[in-house]
Amino acid sequence: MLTATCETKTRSEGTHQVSCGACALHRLCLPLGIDKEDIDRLASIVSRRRPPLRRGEYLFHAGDAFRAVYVIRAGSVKMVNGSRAGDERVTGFYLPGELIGLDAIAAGNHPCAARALETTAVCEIGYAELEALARAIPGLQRQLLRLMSGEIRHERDMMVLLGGMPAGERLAALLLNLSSRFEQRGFPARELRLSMSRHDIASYLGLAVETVSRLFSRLQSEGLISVRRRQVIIDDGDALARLVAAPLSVLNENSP
Amino acid sequence: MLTATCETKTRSEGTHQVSCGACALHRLCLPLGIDKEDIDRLASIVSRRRPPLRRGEYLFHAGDAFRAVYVIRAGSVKMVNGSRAGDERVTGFYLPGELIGLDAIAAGNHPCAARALETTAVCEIGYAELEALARAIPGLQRQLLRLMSGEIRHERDMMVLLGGMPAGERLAALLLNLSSRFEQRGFPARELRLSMSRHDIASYLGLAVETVSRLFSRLQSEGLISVRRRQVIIDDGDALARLVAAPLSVLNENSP
DNA sequence: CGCGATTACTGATCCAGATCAATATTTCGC
DNA sequence: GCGAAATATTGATCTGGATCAGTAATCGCG
Repeated sequence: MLTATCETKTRSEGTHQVSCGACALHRLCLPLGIDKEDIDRLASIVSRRRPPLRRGEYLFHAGDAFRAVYVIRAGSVKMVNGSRAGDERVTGFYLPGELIGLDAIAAGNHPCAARALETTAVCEIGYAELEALARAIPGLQRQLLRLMSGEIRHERDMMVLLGGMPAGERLAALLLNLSSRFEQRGFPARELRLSMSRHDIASYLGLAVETVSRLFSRLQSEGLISVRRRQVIIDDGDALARLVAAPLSVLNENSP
Repeated sequence: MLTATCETKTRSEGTHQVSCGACALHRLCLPLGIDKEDIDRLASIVSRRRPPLRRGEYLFHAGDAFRAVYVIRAGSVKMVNGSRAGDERVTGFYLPGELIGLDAIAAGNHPCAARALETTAVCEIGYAELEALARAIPGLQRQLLRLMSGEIRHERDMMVLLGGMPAGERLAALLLNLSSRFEQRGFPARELRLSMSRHDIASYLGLAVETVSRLFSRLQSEGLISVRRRQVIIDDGDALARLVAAPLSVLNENSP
């Protein structure tokens, strides 16, 4: 599942470096908005991590010193917050082309662990080198800032979702979000093969596993989706979207 | 309340520009880690917005085109998500020295409005100029990335708080967070003068106003804090902190 | 300084979703 | 291919916090 698409054949001169320009994901990733020759400079600081992670393996642990950021090349990972087990909380799911580790810049260590949801390959980019190169390549700096800004915006949307929306809308929002991200990556938008368990989804949405199960059943019985285990087909995306655009009743301005 | 601290006397050559180097907030703000002469270059792209905002006024509205970022110089603002009234949700409170607007880079417009909680002065920094200068001044680029990374980390912590922690811990976490930020700014750590209403707090924490009121009362009756309207005194910070460090009972690993 | 409008507190009820419990279904190790 | 563990679904209760309702303190403005 989610086995992508970015196994480029082109390699630059025999090292384990890849040409980012030839990568199928370059439109989603750091190279966006950078011209040919500069992409090669970027590629020179990117290294494929040799063995792909297997399901359940950690890319890094919470608390690990921050050295590099990673781009998912194939597969998917979850970010897990909560130093000691038990209070483990999933804070995000990441798909091919997405950059992780940026939240570690400020403190110098990773606040969350990254754990593979399936067989997953990543590109590793030393942060010191990336920062230096961003200074030299304006387009890279811009794209880096854009990606971080997008991450802030996304986290904020999640805050609003978790802080105020009922359970059904949370799940609908997740499904729509995954759907559009799948589509960007060339996967069918309405046929999702989820790589995460109900448990992960529940943790991410701040719900109990049972509630998530019930919601899948309810959305199915209402004809919005068809569910078979981790295979989800979106039958009525508009209805899902209407669910999310929560029509709150009264409009009461609260002064300053 | 919160009338800060950064009314510098030094002005550079008669314009409305300020010397960031002389600003009391420079240790919290963009100039951190930049040397003297470069700080002047930064100051040259910073403009004080002439009239301070009065309580309730907007610095920018949701949807406004993104042109500049802002640093709170004195006072405080709330970020408000939710295009049309009624579903208004507070997503953050910002104090002197804090930078807002970075969430607008990706989309090119502001996802949230910024509204003054009291009389508030800001510095305005054109983003195009900031981006260009960040390329020229490595320390500025680094600090900008650090600030954004910190914002991501903070939003993520809020996600975890809103997604899983009970009401009491949410309020405790907010009080402790405000306390430490007040302290960084030279205000007493255990005597908070809140500039936001109960309504704002409730919205931010994803709770009902009544619940917030009750929690203030409860925490007071338990001897952790003393409350008189918006004046909060932290009597037992350790106990508050113990509340937040939610001791979840069982530790059940969930595989991948 | 007095009266209406916010803003804050408190009590009574109700409900969405957690928790407890039991049963399928799938996956994986051997 | 079989049995055990992990994962998913469904049902029955229980509860934290929302909602409804009413009062009190404070603010703002004539």
